[in-house]
Amino acid sequence: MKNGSKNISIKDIAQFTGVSTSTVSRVLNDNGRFSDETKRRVLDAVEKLGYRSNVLAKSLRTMKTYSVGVIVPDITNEFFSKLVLGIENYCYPKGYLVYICNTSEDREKELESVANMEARGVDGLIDLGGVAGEIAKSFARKVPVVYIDRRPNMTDATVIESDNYTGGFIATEELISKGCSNILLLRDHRDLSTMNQRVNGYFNALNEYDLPIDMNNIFRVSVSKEAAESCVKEILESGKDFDGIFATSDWLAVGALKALEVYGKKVPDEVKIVGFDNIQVTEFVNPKITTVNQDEWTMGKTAARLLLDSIENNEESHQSVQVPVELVRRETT
Amino acid sequence: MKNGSKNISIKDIAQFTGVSTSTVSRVLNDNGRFSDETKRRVLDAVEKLGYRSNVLAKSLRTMKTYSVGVIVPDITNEFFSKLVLGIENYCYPKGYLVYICNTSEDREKELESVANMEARGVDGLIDLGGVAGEIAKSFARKVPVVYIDRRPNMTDATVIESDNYTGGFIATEELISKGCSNILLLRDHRDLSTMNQRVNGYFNALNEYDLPIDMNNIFRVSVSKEAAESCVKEILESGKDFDGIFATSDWLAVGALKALEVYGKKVPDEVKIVGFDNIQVTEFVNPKITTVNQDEWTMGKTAARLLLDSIENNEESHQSVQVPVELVRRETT
DNA sequence: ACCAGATGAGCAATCGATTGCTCAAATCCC
DNA sequence: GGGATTTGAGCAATCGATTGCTCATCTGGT
Repeated sequence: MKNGSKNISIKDIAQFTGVSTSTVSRVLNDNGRFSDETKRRVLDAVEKLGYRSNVLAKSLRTMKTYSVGVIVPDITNEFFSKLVLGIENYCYPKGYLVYICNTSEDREKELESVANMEARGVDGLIDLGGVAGEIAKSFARKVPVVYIDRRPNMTDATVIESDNYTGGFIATEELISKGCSNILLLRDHRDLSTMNQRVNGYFNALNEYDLPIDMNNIFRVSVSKEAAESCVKEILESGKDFDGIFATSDWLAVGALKALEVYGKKVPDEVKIVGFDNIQVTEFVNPKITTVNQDEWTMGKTAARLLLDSIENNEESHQSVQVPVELVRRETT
Repeated sequence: MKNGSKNISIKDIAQFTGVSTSTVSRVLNDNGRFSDETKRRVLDAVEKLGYRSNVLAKSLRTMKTYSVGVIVPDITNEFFSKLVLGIENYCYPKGYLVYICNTSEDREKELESVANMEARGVDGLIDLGGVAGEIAKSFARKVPVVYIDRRPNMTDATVIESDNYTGGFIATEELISKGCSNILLLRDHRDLSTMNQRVNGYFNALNEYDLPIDMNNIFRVSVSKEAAESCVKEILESGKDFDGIFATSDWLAVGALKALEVYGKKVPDEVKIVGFDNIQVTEFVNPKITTVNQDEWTMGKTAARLLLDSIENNEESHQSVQVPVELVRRETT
């Protein structure tokens, strides 16, 4: 607040209009009794003096800040940035502003950020891909929380996630329908709820189509194309037989594709691949990757909607919403 | 604020300790005089009662919120999300939290967001790629503003931008050094400062290497690979002769590449291309695109540093910082 | 003309923390 | 020992808005 000129407060409006601050406040909030004449004069003064309500003062009094905090592991990850967009797009028109904390998957910072935002009086929190959703446990939290993407290990939480199970199912089904009978699965090495759900879909699809389930077909790697590439290279060198790969994340698919290319395996002729996420590069690699699209924008919007509902109705619903996914057929199947 | 249990305030600490709120406040801020004994007892009480300062109240009194607002056209654009990361990474450790408003290039929302954030008492604002930097003009703004990427049309502003001139120069130089003598330039149709600077670099490189400048070699399109693709197709159909393209944005390069592929022009043998931005897909198209890397993270950090300096020293410096760029050689040159 | 109820508006407390000012007690200096 | 200075701590105003309560005036019904 530079610009020496003191801000205009309701006191100024009151003085200018010749009424009390209470009346000004009541007119401004259309709450309480006042004559049309008074109203007009107050609003005139507001206009004339260029009054803008001091949100801080209002918040202090009402204990409501019209702001929500978003904890995001990595804002530069397009998955998360689309979620953030969805959240912001829902919150802004409703008068809520969005705080961002980027935690870089750092548990310390995650918890600290939550404390920080709570101290600032956010009305609610949205946790994207929280490492373990420990937020609720470690803190005597005072505000509603909605989790996106990763289910915290607790029962009573509001969670928005993709329909990962169906995603895993249709991905596998696509491979099967294109003739694959020996399908490898590449997954994150961590035991994330999302991954587990996708893997379940994979199992059930195999089952449904009378294909054997072989735990040796499941490979856990860290999520990076390099890890996937070297993993698939090893598999190729081992002489293991396979004709399809379900990569539970597109980066894994990209790495797998690279390995296959290096070893001269034709995609999709000899090996077919389905990824997950529908990240941008899937459309630019050659061949373009068939994948399962997640509707992050809708997920973000939904999370925000549930959070604001919970804030405004002051109730804890603890729903669990699954946002539909969609198979995007491209050139690897 | 659900959870009926009233929050602990300094008043509670005061009561518990048997001192006044003033003393508590002074101990907490290590500001003023008090005995070691008092200090110990106050801190004990703070610990025991689990007191957390109410940031709202503090802000109301001190007129400082330790928050900054960021206006971003499109958070899902990797260029912007990296800037945001840089900003957050600098602000967080300094105790500042970051508000995000996504404007979708909508001027209305841009101005409204600024007003909104100012009303919430942000200590400063960072405007990313502001459509025209009208913020300063239209509002009697009260807080310092730093612009990133696009120079507002006013002289006294703090601006962080890439060294676009040098970028344009080295991009063109790369093409020339690889034997091109007839270099097309694809640029955004709008008159953005960034584009103009890159074009100037292009001109000067041509000049430096004694190549003619031909205004007919400059093509203005809207920034999308589709627009670039159809533009380059038209050029190819017209029979125009050229052996190099400097695309002032990678998406334009991607589109150009596509058009050349469709028309059977070999890249880099017959035509060489250099893009700008170093977006992710440049590494995944075939051939991989040579481009000019912008260091968004540094730009974001720098912007945040300048903003916080300006906030804390309560001075307006109005610097203009150019962040170095770097040529990334890949397969299109 | 009188009383009940409706209407318009102000007083003052409150949200939680900060800070200028005051004042008593402790310490110091000569 | 007496005046000057330092030290420790509290009072009360303030930041800007909200809101329960009070009160005077007005309206209407009989």
